[in-house]
Amino acid sequence: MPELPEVQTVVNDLDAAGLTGRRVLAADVSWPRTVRGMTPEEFAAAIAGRRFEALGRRAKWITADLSEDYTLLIHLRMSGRLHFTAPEEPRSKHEHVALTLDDGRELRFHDTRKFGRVILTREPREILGKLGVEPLGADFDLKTFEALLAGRSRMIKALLFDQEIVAGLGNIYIDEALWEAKLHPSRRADTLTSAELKRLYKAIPLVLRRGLKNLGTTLGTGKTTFYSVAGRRGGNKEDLRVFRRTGEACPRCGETVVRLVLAQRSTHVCPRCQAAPD
DNA sequence: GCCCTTTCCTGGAAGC
DNA sequence: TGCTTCCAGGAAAGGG
Repeated sequence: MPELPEVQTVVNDLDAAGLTGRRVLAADVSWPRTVRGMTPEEFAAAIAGRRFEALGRRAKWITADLSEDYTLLIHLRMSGRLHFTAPEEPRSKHEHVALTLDDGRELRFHDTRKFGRVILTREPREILGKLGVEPLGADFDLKTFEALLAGRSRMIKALLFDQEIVAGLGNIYIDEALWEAKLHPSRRADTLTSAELKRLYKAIPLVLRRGLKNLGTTLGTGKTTFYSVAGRRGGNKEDLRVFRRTGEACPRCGETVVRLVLAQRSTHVCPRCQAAPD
């Protein structure tokens, strides 16, 4: 499941592969819902001739500034992947968008579960403008973080999922950050003490930077796990403390890690380090 | 306004 | 072993 570290890894890899500066000659869309907001024909007509000018990331969106004020926004959601191929390479049934580039390669969007989105727009702020603070950005300070959570009665795990509050977190890094901060995920945000908020504020960038350094988290070997460009696996799985470690010993205290379901998501906690609320 | 549920999809695990 | 059922997951839409 690509979250902030995985998406940033893909952006870095696309850049290293020389996507910036390339021009799109043609596009083919085989699953229309992927290019939300346009028909496949409109998408192909609008992107043809556009040049990739800059690559970036906002929350879990890959952002590509194109020529003539277009922006290409790519969200990998659960299972999206990007890779370069030769045009004659047969198209897999999960490759829903193919961009023919002016250097003889194709950039293909592969998405087993079809939740991903490839959006071409001249108004990226309609999508990116409502996103919350970047947890690795300069704007993420303790006062901002406290203000974002102040007066919220929802459980902290559900709030951290909300992309309009802190942008880029998902199930893996939320569980890891809450473990680092020794907070139970079902704690209501407005019950956190200032010391607890400070621990969480420090834990979020810590686990994201660790994930980024390891080039993301790849779980298992299936068609739905994370792979970066050129099929490279991320190495962060070995560095996870509790996520998908049900039944194993907590690396801090030795208690057995348990799995529960909160906010409709599997959740992993150390019952000793992360005391449940009453 | 806030919060919870449902929907979108398919592969793969679990159950029989 | 082989078939069927169910679950995972992010975000947006819908409902209370």
